[in-house]
Parts: sequence; C-alpha cells; structure tokens
Amino acid sequence: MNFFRDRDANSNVFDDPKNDPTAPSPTTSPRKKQKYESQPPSSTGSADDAALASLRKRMAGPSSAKAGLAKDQDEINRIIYEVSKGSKFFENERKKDAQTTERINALLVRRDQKLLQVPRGSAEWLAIERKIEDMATRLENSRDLSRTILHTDIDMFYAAVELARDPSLKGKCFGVGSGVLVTASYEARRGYGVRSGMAVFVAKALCPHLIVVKNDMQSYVQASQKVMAVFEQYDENLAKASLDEAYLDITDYVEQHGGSIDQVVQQLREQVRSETQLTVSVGIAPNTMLAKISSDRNKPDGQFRVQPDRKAIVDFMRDLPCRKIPGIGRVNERILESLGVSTCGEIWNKRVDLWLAFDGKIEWLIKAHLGIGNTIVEPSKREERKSVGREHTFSPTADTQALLDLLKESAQRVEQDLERLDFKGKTVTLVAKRDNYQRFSRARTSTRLVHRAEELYDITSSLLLQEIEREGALSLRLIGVRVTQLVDLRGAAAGEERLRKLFQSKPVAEGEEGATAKTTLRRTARELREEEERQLALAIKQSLEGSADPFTEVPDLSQDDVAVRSRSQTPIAARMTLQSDRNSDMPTAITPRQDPPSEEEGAVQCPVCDRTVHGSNDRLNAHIDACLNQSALNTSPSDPAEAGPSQRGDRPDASAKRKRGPLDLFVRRGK
DNA sequence: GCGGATCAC
DNA sequence: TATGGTGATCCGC
Repeated sequence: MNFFRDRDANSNVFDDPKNDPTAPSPTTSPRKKQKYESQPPSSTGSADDAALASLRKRMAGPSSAKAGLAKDQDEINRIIYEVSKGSKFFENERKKDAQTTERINALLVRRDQKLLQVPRGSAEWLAIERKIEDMATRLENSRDLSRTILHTDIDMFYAAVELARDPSLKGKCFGVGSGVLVTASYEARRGYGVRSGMAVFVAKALCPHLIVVKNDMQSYVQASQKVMAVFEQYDENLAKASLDEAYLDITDYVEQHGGSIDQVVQQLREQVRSETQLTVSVGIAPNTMLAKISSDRNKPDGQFRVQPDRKAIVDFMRDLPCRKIPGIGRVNERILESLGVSTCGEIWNKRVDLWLAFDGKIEWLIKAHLGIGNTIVEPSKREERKSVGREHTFSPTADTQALLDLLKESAQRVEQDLERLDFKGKTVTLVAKRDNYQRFSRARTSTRLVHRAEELYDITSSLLLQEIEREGALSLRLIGVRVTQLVDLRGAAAGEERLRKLFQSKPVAEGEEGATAKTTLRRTARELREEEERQLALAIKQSLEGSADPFTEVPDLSQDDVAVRSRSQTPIAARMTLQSDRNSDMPTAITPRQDPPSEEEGAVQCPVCDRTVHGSNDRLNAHIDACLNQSALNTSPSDPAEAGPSQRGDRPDASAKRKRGPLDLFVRRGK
C-alpha cells in the first residue's frame, strides 16, 4: 500500500511543526532550516516520539477515520509500520514527502514575501479582493442548477462480485488482488484494518488467515455490463468513469416518467439490486462534482441529494474538507493546510493569501468553494485520446540485455494497442523506475508517424542506452513505452475524408437526392461501428487471455475497491461480454481486423486515401503524413448529426460540447 | 518540446 | 522477500 495516500490523516512525521495551520503564521520563513535531511527523526528526542506516532497514523491509510473500523487502530498502525519500515518503497515515499514539505516551505516564503509588498488592508490588498469578487460573481452567473446529475458507485465492487461467485466467502476475511489488494471484505477491514491498496504481505501480517482471491477481470466486466445496462435505461448518454462508477443526467428521464427525483433514484437502485444482486450508492446534485462527493455520503447502499439551490450548495461546501474535491489529492491537501485552509469554506476566508501563494491562479479553488462544477454528462470519445502506453514492473535488474528485452515486449504491446485503436504518434517516451522507486522518462519526437514495435523499440532502446552511458549501470524495477502526439487514423480527419471518398465513388441514384445517399451513409456508418465493436471485443479478449505472460492485464487500484477501469476509455468491457454471452465460441465470433499490406512489400495501400503507394518506408510514411495533413485541413466543424430525442442540446453550453460523429459532415450536406 | 509531479481510478 | 498500470494535466524550463 501507499502509506502516504491517506485521505484522512492530517499530520505527518516530516511536517514541520510550524506548518501547523493552527499555529500562528509567521511573516518570515525560517522553515528552510527544518528540512527533513537536516533533522532525521532518529536524531531527535521527544519530537521523535511524536513523529513516530504521526507516521504510524499516516500509514493507517484512507479508511482510518471512517466509522466502524478496527477498534485498535494504533496497534494496526504499529504492525504496518514494523513490516514496512526500511523498505525501499517506504524510503522513497518518505523522500517524496520531504520534498512536498520543501515545496510548501518555498510556497510560504513566496507568500510571505508578497505579503510584505501587499500588506493586509492596503490598497493593493483591496484590489486583489476586488478581483476575486469579480471572479466569484462571474462564476456565480454561470451557475447552472437545471440539471439533475447522478454519480453512481457500486459498493465494494470487486468483493461483491467475488462473493457472488463464491458464497462460501460470506462472513470471512478476504481480499482481492495479487501483490496488492484491490479490495477487502468488510470483515477484514473492520476486524483487522486490511484495506484496498495494501500490499498482500502487509495485509497478511495484520490478518494471518486472510483469504486472498485472485482478481478475475472477466467477472467484473460482466457484472459491470449488467449494471450499466440498467443505468442506460435512465440515461443512454451516460459517462462511464470506470467499471463501477458512472455519471448520469436524469433530467429528461424524470421529466418524461414523472415521480420525484429521489423516487427515481430509489427505483434505479432497486432495479440494480434485483437484476444484479449488487448495491449502488448514488449522489444526486446539479453538477458532477457535487454528485461525486455526494455518492460517498450514504455509502453503502444509500443515496444523498444536494438540492439545486445556491444556499444549500454553499452550506454543503462550507465544512467539506478540501480533500474531498476531485483533483485535490494529498499534496494539494497539505499545501492548502499549510495556508490555513482545510475546508472549502475556509477558501474564502483565505482568498487573498491563496491568491498571493498561487499567483492569482485560484479559480479552481473559488469554484470548489462555490460548489460550481461540470453540468454536462457525455461519454468520453475515443478520438480524444492523448496517449497510448504500456509499462511493466519486474524484480529489479541492471542487466542491460534483460532491460532491452523487457522494453521490446512493451514496444510490441504498444504496437498492438496502436494498431487496434487506429492511432499513430509522433512522440515516443521511455518510462522507467529505478530500484529505489524513483521514476523518470526520456522522450524523442519524430518527424514521422510511428506505430511499429520496431520503431518504438529503436527509439526507446537508444534512449535507454544513452541513459546508461550517461550515468552508468541502471538498476530498474519498471520499464515501459508511451506514445503521444497521436494522429487518429479513424476519427474526424481521416475517417471523414475516407468516407467522403467512398461516398463520392458511389454516386447517388438519379433523381433521388438525399434519400439514397443517406441510407448509403447510414449503412456505411453502421458497418464502421460494427467493425469498431469487433475491434473492441478483440481487445478485451486479448487482455483477458493474457494471464500467463508477464504483461497480464492488471486492474486498477485505488482508494477504495473501485478503480476498475477498462484500459481503454471506451466502454469496451460491456460490449465484449455481450459478444461472449451470445457466442460460446468467441474466437470465431470475433473477427480480427484484416492486416493491412505490409509496409515492407514496397507497395502498400494508404490507410487514408486508399491509393496504392510505391517506394521506401520513408516515402510511404511521408505520403501518409501528407494525406493526413490534407484531410485534417479539409475537415471543418459541423453541426450535430441527428438531433436526438434529448433536449440537452438546447442548452447553450451543452451544444457547444455536443458529440460530433464522423458522419456529421455528410448528414449536413444531405439536408 | 521535455521531464517531473500530481491526480484519478 | 515483498508495494500496480494507464492516462491526463499542469508547471517550469
């Protein structure tokens, strides 16, 4: 587990006591002398005791402050500390934490310096206050309370699924995961302090009879699919945040079906329960941020609503710890704390201090204070992807050849992913982690579009060798490859262009105008979607099959048992189970994409314009680049395709972000 | 454009 | 004995 990922702990052994928000704030900053390196805990006296206690508390993890957990938290913390101390992982966490302390010190120095120039109550001070007022007014004017948005969160997702698979686990202490626990049963949590994110060996130290169940992605995917199918009845345009979390906009549903909002949500939860045996916790609010926070409020198996009323929202925010705001993690929590801000309400009191410390960039904080958030729910779009990468952890090695081999495996994985997703990229990054857990990356941007494993390996291996040359042997525990500056071979630019050419090559039947054209297009679109489905299914299948090799798909871990996101942003998981449910012989049901002609053959078909291109690899690449640039230039923004039944498009900000499919261009023409 | 850091899940 | 993987974003340079 990560000892420092503690949502609730608010102190740390390496904190400078002077950072205590309750302590009087000095106007000068002697803190620099207090850095960890100059004051290791072991060299101090009573401060050491306090430090130890504080560290143990911190290590307690995210759930330590929650009700109903282990009674003897101190003892649990002591055990965790005993089995963890001295490890490289732990030392690295300690180092990072000391670094955060340094950063905070620097921030406070800056604030104090500015405070000398801008004394409290001075004209400048008042001017800053005025600017913040204006900012708040502007934000307030943009507040939209008209939508009813849900954040749904399946309770104890992994554990619940495992329990359904193996009822004999009921009432026992068990955890799910391998190496690191994804989740733990209530019994293990409550009785022994076992938590998600905890290393298995630590969990076993706490609970020797803990049953550890290996995670089974396919079950979670199937379970998720069933739950999401229910959600889709309430909002077909829902945004799946992970296998067990989703955002829904039920404004239209409630309008069309009647009933109170709370009743509708009750009904939704009941439907999930009866159809899947799983329970969900739901947050109801006028924006996604408030909904997300709310879903945590009556967990498990509950719902909580923030009324769409300004005062109700501000009241809700006032005592809310900043850490609850999505985007404020443990570092930002500490930073805010050092400035005397622990709750969202305090943001306003300290607004000028925050302005000075953050150089005026505090709009996100003011929004948090006001409870203003995103009011648009829409599925994430494939073509908005920014990077594709693979990385893998292994037992540390400094053997260059071994590292290169591992790198090659990552490169091959990335090639597969790029192929499947129809992307190429310009920037290739080597990512690595030293055996002391320190991460680093080295990148190179190519003038060409790269996607093949060989190219990826060539670039990253040269970066690695360069690094080894520079600083001698590198003992690594993780290595990987990431590609950015992606170019979509299927999406808006290439896809539309491709379709347009296809369409033009099959002229509309005489006299029939749009009708034939549209049906042709619709069919083409459907075929494309089906092809996409097959690709996605294939992807899932591959990821599920690979449990024997070292690159086995590993589910996400997180604070709670959540974090079970399918690797792709697209909801591939659900679709896959659909396929596998219908066809027991999956391999034949899922048709792999035809391999494009090899680029080595000297004559290949350009994936963009479909013309055959002869020549060297470089020349082919150049052609494809040119083609893509061309189609990108030709692509113009267009209106939403078919106006759906939903009226959300009538909202100004919604229409701006309205989903636009690759066919928009043509549909508009057909009108 | 690059590298580190932070965050979510 | 032993602490993950994928992707996004921001900042400073």
